[in-house]
Amino acid sequence: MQEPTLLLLTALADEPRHGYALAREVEAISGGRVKMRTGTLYGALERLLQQGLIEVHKEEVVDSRLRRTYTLTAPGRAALATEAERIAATAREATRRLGVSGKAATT
Amino acid sequence: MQEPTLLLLTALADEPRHGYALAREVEAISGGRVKMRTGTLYGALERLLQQGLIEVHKEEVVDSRLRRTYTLTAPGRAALATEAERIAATAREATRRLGVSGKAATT
DNA sequence: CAGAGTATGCCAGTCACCGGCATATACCGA
DNA sequence: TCGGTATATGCCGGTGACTGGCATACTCTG
Repeated sequence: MQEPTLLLLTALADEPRHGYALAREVEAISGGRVKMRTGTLYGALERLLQQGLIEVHKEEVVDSRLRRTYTLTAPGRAALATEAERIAATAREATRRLGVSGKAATT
Repeated sequence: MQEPTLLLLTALADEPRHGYALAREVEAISGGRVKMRTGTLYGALERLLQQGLIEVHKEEVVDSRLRRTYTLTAPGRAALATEAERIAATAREATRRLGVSGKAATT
């Protein structure tokens, strides 16, 4: 699972959101670094739906346009928790090694 | 930057290593989850060399076979530090949201 | 002598992501 | 009223990292 997908799940973690709102939320979470293209966004949503990590929360018509709201499933929450733990561990190990490797640090 | 590449840099963070040793180290760091294929490994090393994130530490002949040892460059260390910080932040946010979303948690 | 371990490297294929485009409505300023 | 921006969903071609498999070659063990 890559960063955009992870951010997408994260953006869904606190409350259900629809596609466009997710794109803005992902940008906000990442501090403006990750601007999800719609291709990535809807492609990823399709994939996550098929994987059962998210599901359609509700479909409503706003201003005569469809708005499809997504939410995390239980497996989705679990997957996100696992991923978060994993990358946190990786980050810790990287930081630790960077610190340890300062061979001449003592001098 | 994806996980395999990040793990590769992490495996180089404490001391110079050659290709095969890196593959084993990555597997160790990831707790056996990530088994780097040689295609990924040498492809990534090539890429990282071109990006200037790693460099050839030394080339020695052991048992009449070439052993090329790689090490992180200063930009490589910086990039790893930045990446580690970034994914740590992402992990924190995901964990926080998963916790917050327990709507009935307060009771 | 066969097989496993060490070690480097190439190649075809897959799949997530990128960048752009199309479509459609609402709202705001010129 | 016309154009631009924001909202909102969705498709399509291309890129590039990663996968899985293969080739090569030497050493050590059974």
